[in-house]
Amino acid sequence: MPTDVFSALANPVRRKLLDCLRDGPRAVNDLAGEFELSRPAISEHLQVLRQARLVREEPRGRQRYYHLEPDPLAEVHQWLHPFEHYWRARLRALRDVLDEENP
Amino acid sequence: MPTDVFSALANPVRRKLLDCLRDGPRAVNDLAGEFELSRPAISEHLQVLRQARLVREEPRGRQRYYHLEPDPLAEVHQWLHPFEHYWRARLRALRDVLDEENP
DNA sequence: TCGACGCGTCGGGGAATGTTGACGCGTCGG
DNA sequence: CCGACGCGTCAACATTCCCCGACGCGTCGA
Repeated sequence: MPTDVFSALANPVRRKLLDCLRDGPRAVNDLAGEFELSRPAISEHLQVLRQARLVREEPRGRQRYYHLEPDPLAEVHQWLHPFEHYWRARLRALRDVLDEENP
Repeated sequence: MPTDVFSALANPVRRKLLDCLRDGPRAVNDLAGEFELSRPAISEHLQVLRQARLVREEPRGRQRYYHLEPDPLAEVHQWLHPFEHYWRARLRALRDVLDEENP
């Protein structure tokens, strides 16, 4: 039942939802206002994020505030780490070439 | 036509393919041996990775060697960065609690 | 030259995903 | 107490994804 983090991040709407939640918890209708999508669509995207434990819900009266819960992102970072050295070397090489052409 | 990096990473087979290519280029049949999947399936996963510019192909006789091309992973790292500080703070807090209980 | 090999791609079937309108439930304000 | 509001969930449909067997093309070895 718990969705894996990588699949949760595969959708641009869900990534933007996480971005929106970085500045603090927000309610569903509020979040839906940021997209050209129906509220049910947003609600179901939030459910996917909840299954991936990337957000937590806090009922507040008749609205439901969603909080960012970024811990599972560490798994992505961990998977990414062995590759990091590799692409950094390539970017450094590119920078060196640019430096050489524009001293 | 170019697939975005996040979607390419959403599939565990494709992530494992990238892991396999970390130690150097490999041919398709060789890679397929690591999975319980038909060769066409692997071939199509490699096509997705190619569209995301995460691998490059080098024909060598009748085989085709695939090379890791990790640059686009920087985009993932970049997206992840604003969240990093957040989850690090939480992990630090967890460590502090553990330190306190086991001095 | 000819069969075997390595590979990409196509067609098809089954599963999963994305989106919406409709409905129902709990909550707030009057 | 009752209508309006915020929300989750369901049925339904379209789209996309995942996988395989089959086919075709280029390449190598005999």
